[in-house]
Amino acid sequence: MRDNDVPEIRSLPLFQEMEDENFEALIRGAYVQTFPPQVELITEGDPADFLHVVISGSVELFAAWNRRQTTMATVRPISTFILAATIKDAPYLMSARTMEKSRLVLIPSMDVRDVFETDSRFARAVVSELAQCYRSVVKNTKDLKLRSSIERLANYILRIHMTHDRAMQFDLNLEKRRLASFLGMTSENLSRAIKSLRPYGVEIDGQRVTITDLADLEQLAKPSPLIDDYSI
Amino acid sequence: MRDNDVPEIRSLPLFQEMEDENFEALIRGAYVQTFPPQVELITEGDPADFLHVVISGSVELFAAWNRRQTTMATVRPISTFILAATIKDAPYLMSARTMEKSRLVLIPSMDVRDVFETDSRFARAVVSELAQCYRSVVKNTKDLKLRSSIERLANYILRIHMTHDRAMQFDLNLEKRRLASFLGMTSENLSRAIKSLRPYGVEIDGQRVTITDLADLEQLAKPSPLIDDYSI
DNA sequence: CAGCAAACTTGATAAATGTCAAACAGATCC
DNA sequence: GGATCTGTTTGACATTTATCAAGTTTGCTG
Repeated sequence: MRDNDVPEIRSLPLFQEMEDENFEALIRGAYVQTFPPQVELITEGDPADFLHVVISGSVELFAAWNRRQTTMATVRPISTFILAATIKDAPYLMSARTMEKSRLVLIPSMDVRDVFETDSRFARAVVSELAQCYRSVVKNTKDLKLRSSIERLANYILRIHMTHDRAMQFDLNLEKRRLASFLGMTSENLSRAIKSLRPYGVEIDGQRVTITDLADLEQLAKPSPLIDDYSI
Repeated sequence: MRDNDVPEIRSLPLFQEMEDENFEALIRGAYVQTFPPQVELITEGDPADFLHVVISGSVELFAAWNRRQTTMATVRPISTFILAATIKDAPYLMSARTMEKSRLVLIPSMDVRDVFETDSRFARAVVSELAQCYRSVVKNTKDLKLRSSIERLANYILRIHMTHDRAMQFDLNLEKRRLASFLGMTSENLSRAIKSLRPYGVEIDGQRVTITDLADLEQLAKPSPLIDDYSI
C-alpha cells in the first residue's frame, strides 16, 4: 500500500486507537485501488474477504431479491463498510458498487480478524463502530415502518439540511432514482412526493433543494432525534 | 441477585468467555425481577441505565412516532436486549414491554461498560453479539423493502417452520396483531394475507399453523439465506 | 354459565403506492 | 450541432395497503 494513503484512514475512529504495529500490519496487507463508476465491488452472498474503506468517491450498498433491488445505504469518505461480515467471517448481506470514480483501501478480512483478536483497543473501536451501525439501521427501520413516503422524503431533506450546517439551499448528493430506492419508493412516486412538498416549503429543481419555509417543512416532517439524528 | 439465576445467563455467548471475577462483578450489581404482562420496561429516548436479560417469558421491542407504533422485535429467553445503547451510553431507540409474565435480569449499564473496558474477552463477545444484531436488522430491512406483505408472511411462516425442526404444524408464538405490526402491516391486512396463502399450502386456524404443501409455499415465498437465515 | 372485553375477521371504501407508456430534459458522443 | 442515451416527469390506470364499521370469535371473570 502506498504510504500517502495511510494518514487518511489512520484518523478513522476505527483505526485511531489501535497499536501502531497492528495498524502497520493491516496496512502492509492492504490494497489501494481506484475503480471506475458503476463497478460492482462486492456481491451479496460472497465470503467477506476484505474490509473496504472508501477514500474518495462514493459507494452504493444495495440488496436484491427475486428480481427486485433496493438501495440500502451510500458510503462516503472516509468510512468503512461491511465490518460486521468481516468480523463474523460471514457472507456479505449487501452488494456494493461505485457510484462514481472511487478510491478504496481493501484490507484482507483475515488480517482484520487477527488484529481484532490481539489488539483489545481495536476490538473496542470495532464495538463502537458496530453499535453505531446497528443503531443507524434501527433508525432506518423506524423511518420505513412509521412514516409515509412523503414523510420520509421530508425528513430526509431535513437531515441533509442539518448536515449542511442548516443551509437553506443545497444539492442532493444522490441521483433521484437512488434516493427513491433508498427511501423505499419508486422514482415516479418520488417525483410526485417532491411536488406535493412544494406547499410545505420545499422547492427541488434538478439536484438543487431550496427550503423556502423551514417551519412548515418541520411541521410536516416532525423529525425525531431517535430516528433522524445519526450522531446519537 | 439470587444465585440460582446465575447459571442460566452465564451460558449466554455474551457472558460465556469472560473472566469469572468480572462476571461476578456484573452479577453483584444486577437485579432480578419478575414483571407482570404488559409492563413497559423501558421507554425509547430514556438513558440506557440497564442491560436487560430475559430469563423467562417474552418481551416486545417497539417504537413509536407521531401516534403510530410498530413492533420491532420480540425477545425470548435467554437473550439480552439494548446492548448497543448500553455500550454507547446512548438513549434507547426502542421501548420494551413484557408480553406475558416475565423474569428479567437488569445489569447496570455502567457495570457493563466498566467490564467492557477491562475484560477484552467480554469486549470480543460484545462484538460478536452486536455484529449478529446488526445483520439481523439488515435482513429485516431487506425483507421489508424487497417483499410484499404476503411474501413477508410466507417467509415468516417458513422461518418458524425451520426453527421448529421443519415441523409441518406449529403454533404462532405471537398474537396476530403483533405479528402484523412486526411484518409491517395492519391486522386486517394480515387476516387477508393469511386467507390468500391458503391456496399456497398454508392453513392457519387461531394460533395453529399447518403447512399442507411445503413446495407450493416455498415457491411463493422464495426464501433466501441472506434474508431468512438468522444463523449466518 | 352469563356477560364482558379483547382480539380477530369481514366487507365496503379510501388512500397510498406501483406500473406502464409516453413525453421531456440534460448529458454525452461522434 | 444533431443523435443518442439515460434519467426524470407526467398521466392514466392497476394494485396494494389502510381505514372504518360491523360482526364474530375467543377467552376471561364474576
